[in-house]
Amino acid sequence: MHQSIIKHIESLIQPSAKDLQLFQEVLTEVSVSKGNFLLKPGTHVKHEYFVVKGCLKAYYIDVKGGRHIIQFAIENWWIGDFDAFYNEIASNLYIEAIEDAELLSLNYDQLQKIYTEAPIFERYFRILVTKAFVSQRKRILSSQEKNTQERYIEFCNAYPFIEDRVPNYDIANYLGVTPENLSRVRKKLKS
Amino acid sequence: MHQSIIKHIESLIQPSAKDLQLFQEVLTEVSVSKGNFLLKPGTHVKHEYFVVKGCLKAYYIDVKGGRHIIQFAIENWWIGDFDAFYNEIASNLYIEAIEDAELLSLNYDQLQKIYTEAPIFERYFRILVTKAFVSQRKRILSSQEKNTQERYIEFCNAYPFIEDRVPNYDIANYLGVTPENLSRVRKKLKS
DNA sequence: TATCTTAATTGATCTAGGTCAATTAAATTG
DNA sequence: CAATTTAATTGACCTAGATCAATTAAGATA
Repeated sequence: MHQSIIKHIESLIQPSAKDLQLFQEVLTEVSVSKGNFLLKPGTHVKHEYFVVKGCLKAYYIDVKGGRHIIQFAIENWWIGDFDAFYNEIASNLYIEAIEDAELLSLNYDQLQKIYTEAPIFERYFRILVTKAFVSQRKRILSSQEKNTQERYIEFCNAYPFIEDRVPNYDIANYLGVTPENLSRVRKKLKS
Repeated sequence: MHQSIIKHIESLIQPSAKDLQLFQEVLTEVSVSKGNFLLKPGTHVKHEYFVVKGCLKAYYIDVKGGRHIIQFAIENWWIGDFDAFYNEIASNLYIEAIEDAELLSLNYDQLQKIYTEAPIFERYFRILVTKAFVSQRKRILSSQEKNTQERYIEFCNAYPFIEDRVPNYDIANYLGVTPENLSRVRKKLKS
């Protein structure tokens, strides 16, 4: 049924057929078309989403009105708001489709049920979060030790698949620089 | 025996007496005195450490020779190198005691055994990593949306207990600014 | 395919924070 | 407790990247 997520799960843990069955039963199919939102701040709907097809971005607006992209996601990535999800609080994120997207959604209560009935999924999500944690740390260090040009090159190498599915101003935002500055960097790289 | 870690565990999960017993059996007591190292790059010793007493910092040296503090830790915090730990690779971190410290160490193989015999600890570490993930994200966003002064105030509010146990140049380093700049910010705040 | 809208580029400034160098103040240590 | 080492402060500059303002290019829409 959901071949891509099964493959993803099996790449990290060894679930039994029954485990997989249970997990699949709680997944719901969701579609969002380009420019539309999967999540907006204030909603108490607490889901995590697995991307079957398409491209999305998660961002939030700070008190000064600045927009900050936290994550991009394409096929076989999870996207959501960990903070809101695990602490059962209202989200403060926007999740917007950059391309028409098909997703599988998993809600908090269903996941708790899964943890009880198929505890191996506790491991699956621990591994996922650990990976996310490590890559997020790389992002912090990168912004401390590298200039814009180095960070842009690093981004393109790390996410070549994302780089040409996402507008430049979103990449600039993700890197924490202005679109003008990124444009100059790209020009210099081309010459 | 290790009252502080039991309290910490019980604040996040509900283990049985037997679970706790198993967990305690694999812990080892370690001491490091001020200025000495718990971990240095290249070592394959893969441990995570729980701080019973003292204050430590984890940092690494980048290719350009720059030092970057990743984490401070005081009583009842875990410190270590998640990346090396979970991926069973050599660490690239230094963990140095800022004050004489007493710790409990947990090694990778022992933890795998615990996960099998007392699977509730899978949840304990998932929750720990999730919390670390969320606070790390705050650090990224903070550095994008706030200037040095705002970040320093935020740091002092978030970690008042750490603020006066750690030298200023370490706080500056953690915030990703120069000690000179932090000094000026502190002067302005006093006036 | 012409029109409108949104994104990318380019130029001319401006500024937060960095760098370098000197001075003062705390810690350590013999 | 004097001598030495290490940390914090201050001053005088200097750059990477921000901001503001056009201009050009590329999609979207009708």
